[in-house]
Amino acid sequence: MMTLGTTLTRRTLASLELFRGLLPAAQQDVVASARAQRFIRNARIFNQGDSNARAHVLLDGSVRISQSGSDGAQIVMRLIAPGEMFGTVALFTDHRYPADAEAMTDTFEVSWSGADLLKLMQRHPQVATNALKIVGKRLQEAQDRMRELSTQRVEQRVAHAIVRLIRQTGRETEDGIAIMFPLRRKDIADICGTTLYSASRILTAWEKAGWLVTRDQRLIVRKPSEIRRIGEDLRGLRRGKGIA
Amino acid sequence: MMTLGTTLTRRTLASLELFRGLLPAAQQDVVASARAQRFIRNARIFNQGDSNARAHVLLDGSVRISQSGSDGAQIVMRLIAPGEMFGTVALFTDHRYPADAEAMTDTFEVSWSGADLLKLMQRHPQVATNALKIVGKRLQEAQDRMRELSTQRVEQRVAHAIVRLIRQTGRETEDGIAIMFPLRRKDIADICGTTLYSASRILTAWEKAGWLVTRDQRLIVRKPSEIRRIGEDLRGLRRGKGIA
DNA sequence: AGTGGGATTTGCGCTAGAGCAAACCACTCC
DNA sequence: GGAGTGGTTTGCTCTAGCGCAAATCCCACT
Repeated sequence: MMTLGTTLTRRTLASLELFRGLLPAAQQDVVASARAQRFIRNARIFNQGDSNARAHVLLDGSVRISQSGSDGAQIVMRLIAPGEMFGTVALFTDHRYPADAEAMTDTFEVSWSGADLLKLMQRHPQVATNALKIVGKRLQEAQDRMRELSTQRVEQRVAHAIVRLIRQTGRETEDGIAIMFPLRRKDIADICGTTLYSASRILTAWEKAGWLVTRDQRLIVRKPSEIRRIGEDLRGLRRGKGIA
Repeated sequence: MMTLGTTLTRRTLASLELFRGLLPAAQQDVVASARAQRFIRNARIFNQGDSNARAHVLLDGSVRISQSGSDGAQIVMRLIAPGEMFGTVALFTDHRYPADAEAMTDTFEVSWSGADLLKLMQRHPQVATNALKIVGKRLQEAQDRMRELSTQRVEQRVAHAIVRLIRQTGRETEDGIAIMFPLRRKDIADICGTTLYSASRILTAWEKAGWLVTRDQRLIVRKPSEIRRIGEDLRGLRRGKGIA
């Protein structure tokens, strides 16, 4: 536990999606009940099945939310960028986290207990509607991914995943749009429901085509338009090549 | 438009997941801003992309929520049973429905405008937390299905879909648990992200094994335990048959 | 420079399951 | 009865992509 005064000011608070549009008094209220924590790279923030779920907001770093089945098969539900909330779904059901959260880099987060967040929402309805907006958006995204998983082929799914990551954290640099998460091939695979091998094959093909590069575990997209095209098109680079 | 007095009493209202736990005054408030509507079988309640989304609650019948891509590939996001809310996700984003809603049988529903629901939530925070609970549960379910889609094979997914439908609307009868939605093979296929052909093959195999029957488009499960086993097991009836 | 461990690439064989075509079945409407 | 319609079953072919194994690369550490 550390003092929040210096790190979570009311000003930074207002920039978090969950607490947007709050009056100063409410902001004070929110800060008062928060708890801050640091995690180093690769540390678990919480585990699938843990009870007493809290509401988390990431202030710095990046977090991977993943589920893994009994057979070891893993799937990445979502990557969390600074400012986003995570782990909140459980608060309204059985208070057990439905997934693992792991720090992909050194991270800094704040969290609220379920009871505190509930009280906050009762006192400040704006927090509740913010939360609804966020969860609703995530549900839509999940549904989009479900549709992709059941109708599209691997290549298109990888393309869509990249487009989505760009939208989430894309940053313009001199040689392309950089995705700020450190991504291993396995991460990509687990995001779009395929294997390490397929993901590797596809990404190296795209690297050879000059559409992107991986530098220091970051993906840098040089030809976003090509990637986007693959996502929409029926056939991609590896096969066909001509629309026929 | 019809009068609600006779159909949507404050009493039935309290049984709807969205309006659980409200005080009488609040209930009055809710009923006042509702609009009721009937739809016949196969009619569209709303279409993907329609704006001015409303919040819907189904009172009677069953509704299929589905998305279809430009290529015609369709996927069923969810089937709605009486008492459940639907179409609400859009209310907190761009007010456009992200999916189609179609009446699978003759239906009767009530709905609220986005603005009205927002006002209700401001006045009665309970409505907002109810909504969060519901959307949260749906998100969890969507995530489960995503994991299934990316890690499990078709047979297991079909089994899980049936288990889920039983949980949602299963009704004990003398010769098994009946699922109350009228389900064509295509529906099953679109629910678990496979083709009509595969779904048909699997279901007839199970029928031949005596695990279930289809009568009048309703699925009646006679051996739920077997179905559940398939969902967990690695190999099913059609292949192997021995655990080896 | 040497060594060990994680990540990545790539060749290859194999199968789950998509997808087409054709038959079949149950109903309804002339 | 016959034709039409919508759903279902089933045989057959073909391929996307899984999954193993082996090679390679890239570090960090000694």
